Amino acid sequence: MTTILSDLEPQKIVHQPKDNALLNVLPTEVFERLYPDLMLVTMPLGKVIYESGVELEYVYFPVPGCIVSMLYVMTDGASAEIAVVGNEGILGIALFMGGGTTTSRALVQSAGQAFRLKGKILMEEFERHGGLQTLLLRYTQALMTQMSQTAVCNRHHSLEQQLCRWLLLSLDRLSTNKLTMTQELIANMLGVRREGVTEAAGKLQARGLISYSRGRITVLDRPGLEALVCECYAVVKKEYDRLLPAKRISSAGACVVDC
Amino acid sequence: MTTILSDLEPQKIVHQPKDNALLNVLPTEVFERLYPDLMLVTMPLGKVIYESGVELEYVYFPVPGCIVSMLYVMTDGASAEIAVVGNEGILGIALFMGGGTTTSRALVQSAGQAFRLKGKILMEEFERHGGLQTLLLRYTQALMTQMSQTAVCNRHHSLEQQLCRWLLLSLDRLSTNKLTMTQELIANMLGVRREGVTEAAGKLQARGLISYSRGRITVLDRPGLEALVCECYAVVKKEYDRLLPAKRISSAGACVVDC
DNA sequence: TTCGCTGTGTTCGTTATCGTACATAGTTGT
DNA sequence: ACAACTATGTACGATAACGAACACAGCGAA
Repeated sequence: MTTILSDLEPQKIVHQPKDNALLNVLPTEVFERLYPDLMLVTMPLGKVIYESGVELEYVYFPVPGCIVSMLYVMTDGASAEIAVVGNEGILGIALFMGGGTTTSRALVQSAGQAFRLKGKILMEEFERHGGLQTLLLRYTQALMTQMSQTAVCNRHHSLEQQLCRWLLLSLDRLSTNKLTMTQELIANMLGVRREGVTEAAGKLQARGLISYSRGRITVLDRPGLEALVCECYAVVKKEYDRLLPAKRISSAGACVVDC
Repeated sequence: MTTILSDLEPQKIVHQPKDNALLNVLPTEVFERLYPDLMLVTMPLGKVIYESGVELEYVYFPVPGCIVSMLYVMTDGASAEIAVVGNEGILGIALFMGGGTTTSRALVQSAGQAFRLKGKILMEEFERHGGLQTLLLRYTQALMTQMSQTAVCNRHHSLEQQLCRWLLLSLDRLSTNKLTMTQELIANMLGVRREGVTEAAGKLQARGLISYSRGRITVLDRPGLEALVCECYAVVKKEYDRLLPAKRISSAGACVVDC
């Protein structure tokens, strides 16, 4: 396995596959089959991992610090984030779901690293219908919950609450409390104006919940954010915890039925 | 197989399993295994098919005319539609995805009928890893596209455009151009005020695209609606067509890889 | 040091939608 | 025919977010 360190990664930590939650809970036997084909790659900020309608060649298992947004870009150029994927998940579910492509773009929102795997290798393992399949389908259901709740949140909640949700979702996928992220970028993700983000972020800063300057956001008071955020955050978080237990899950297919 | 006719169904058509698009494209061999356990049931308007967090016992394959909304209900009672399921799909994907429950409620939005199947029977077939699994996973991906696009639409498009999208999605799942649906109900689905729907529907009626009175909506000019609707409708429709071809798909697992 | 770029702050008029309140018109049951 | 109810219509101020324009501030490069 080749290890490539990113210039953008300040701490120069050499990540292990187990840093990705899905790889971590795979049955040992499955993990060992995939291990030789896992390759650590850098994920620079702004890189398009896959584009709407383009066939996927690889899947990616991000490690903490790397966050990838799935966003839909409209014909007029406006965009909206559908879901976010970090070290709790995998990029490229369209592969095993059967479509091969999605209508959304995957864009690196926070630079970091990910373990890359050839789609073909993943599919071979998926088709053994063991622990990997069970796990990936459960992950996909969690992702669907995130998408649903994004729709609900877009409909009903204020920009300020959505920003809180977005910050908390990001924080959960990082190893620090500092985000490297301009307001412009956040606005693109949330599908709102940059000025709107400035105003909402200003309010959060005034309350002492965050501090930021020129693309560097530090979360100072996470409980404070959690007090302000809408229920959408907790709904999604709870569903991830339910569907993807931190401990290893059974590789028996029967688990699908009785869980 | 027992046939129960709904009092609400005006035409008294006896539906066949093949009226559901998924059942229709199953490999013959698979279909014949499921056939004895399919039961036609009525789906009255307003019935809750499954509730957030409650374990599913059955899955349902609606036939044309029956439409079920998946909606999220917030703690304050406000709601928003996540996706809609008709004769193109199946209700109860949480069963085979492994979660067993979802965070949304499934509510009959247009009365009709559906073929009901015990979850256990579906799972036995799913775990044969043949045509049914391939098909259901592809359907799930299409459903995810619908959810995503709902999020995008909620973010960026006007109520009038969303109403057009909603009408077209409904129309696609009906066998007529008449919907039985009050503006109040539509408002709950779209997560907006009833007055807003009145206004938007009034505009559509003024343009001669629809006519309505007291819960009966007739679409007079479908191309007119399609000219007015945002891109979200077409994106979803195209993805359903791509993922779920009308003709029977291969039962070979390999299809998952090369499609 | 100075320039120029990028990121943030601010303002102002506009618009869509909201919340509330109430009016009117079909429809149903007696 | 009448009452009661349900569905739709309308109006009005409030509000959140928009679009556009511009000011300013930090920071790196020449």
